[in-house]
Amino acid sequence: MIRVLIAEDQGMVRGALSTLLALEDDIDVVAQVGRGDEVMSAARRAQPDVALLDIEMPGLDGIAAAAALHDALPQCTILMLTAFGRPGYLRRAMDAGASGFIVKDGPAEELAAAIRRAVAGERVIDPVLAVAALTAGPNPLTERERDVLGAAVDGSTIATIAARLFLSEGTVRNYLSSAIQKTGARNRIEAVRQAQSNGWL
Amino acid sequence: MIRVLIAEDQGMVRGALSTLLALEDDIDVVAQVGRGDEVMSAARRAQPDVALLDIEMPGLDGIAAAAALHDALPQCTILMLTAFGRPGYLRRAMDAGASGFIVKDGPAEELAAAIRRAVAGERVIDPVLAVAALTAGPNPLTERERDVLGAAVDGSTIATIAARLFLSEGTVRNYLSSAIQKTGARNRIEAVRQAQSNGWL
DNA sequence: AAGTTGACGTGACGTTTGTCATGTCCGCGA
DNA sequence: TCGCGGACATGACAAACGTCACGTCAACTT
Repeated sequence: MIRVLIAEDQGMVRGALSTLLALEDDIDVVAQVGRGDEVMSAARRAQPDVALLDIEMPGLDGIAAAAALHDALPQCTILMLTAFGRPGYLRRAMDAGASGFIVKDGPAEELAAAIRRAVAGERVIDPVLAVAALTAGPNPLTERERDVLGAAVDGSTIATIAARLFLSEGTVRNYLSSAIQKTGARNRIEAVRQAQSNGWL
Repeated sequence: MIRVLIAEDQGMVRGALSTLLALEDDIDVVAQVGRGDEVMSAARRAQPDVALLDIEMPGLDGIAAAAALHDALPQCTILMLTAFGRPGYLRRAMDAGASGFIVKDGPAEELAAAIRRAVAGERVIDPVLAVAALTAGPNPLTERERDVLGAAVDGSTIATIAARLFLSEGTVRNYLSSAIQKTGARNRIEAVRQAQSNGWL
């Protein structure tokens, strides 16, 4: 019996996935959570063999939850299941200790199969996503550029960003400018969209 | 037996929802599609009693699909099931002929119940969303303001937008400005985010 | 020891935005 | 027929933005 924990914020999807998995003879859904910051306590209680983690979650994102989980319960296999196959997500998830990365776009039957392959020690990665991650290359943005870009997503003005990050306006302008250059964008808005769709954040 | 059509682009979610519904004794999933523009032909073939439509779909969005469906098969009850409860979506969905509007955040058991209530002739709307739609009020943007804002979502410059819409740059600036005013935003980026999160687009 | 790289900063420059006043044209209800 | 509101336009102006040249400093190579 494979003991599975499901972390997914949309209740209807979470419930549907868990009944789907519960129909499998060799799979037992032992825990369900709807927030990233509930993963750890639930995992400690339920002792799952596999943790199925969504990335977009309130509280704590799935990648951070994966890192914490891998640290505290290394014997627990981690499988990321997410809506968007951002190349950057894949790399960060693997760095966080995930054994697999599958996207919600695929057929439903693939889910149980992926879980079985993951517990068997295999690394299961969507092939389309794998080549995308390789062709896109690593994250070109420095930490500060990510900080500044991340603070610009909500449409804040440079002065606001500078105040929030305790930087001078000139420095913020420079980081924004170099981020725009690196992403090949023509302004901050395009740069933010590029960075988000690649999973650099 | 309630005959149900499911339209949802993420294959894993679609499959999970359909097995979830297939477990109900009185529900029969007679069609599944992953694109908005496949809804019509599938509905004509399967003759469902209820169409469960996601809004975010490739090809044709769920609201447009609902309108077409309501026009061609008026006896088919339409239920919107979507990730984001934008107040504007709700209004447009009801205008398009939907009988219900539920969000994926809710518990999974609610889905079958909503379908039964919808076929019984009831209008089923998430109560939280209903008050949100009422407090938010109707879409304050004029058609042109929506056009211009919609052309600005990808970070295009004013000159680009003007060229795309065959307007002068000054006009585009004016519409953008009034849209910013109406949304209470401080620049176009905030205005776009406001408009999107309200479902005005 | 010299060179490179990245974090951080300044000042200046031209361009793009957002706002405002003002105007024309058209359609529609009183 | 008058007035009103919406679409569309222009010109002007201040603020914000994106770029560039230039600089310091610490860390890490070679």
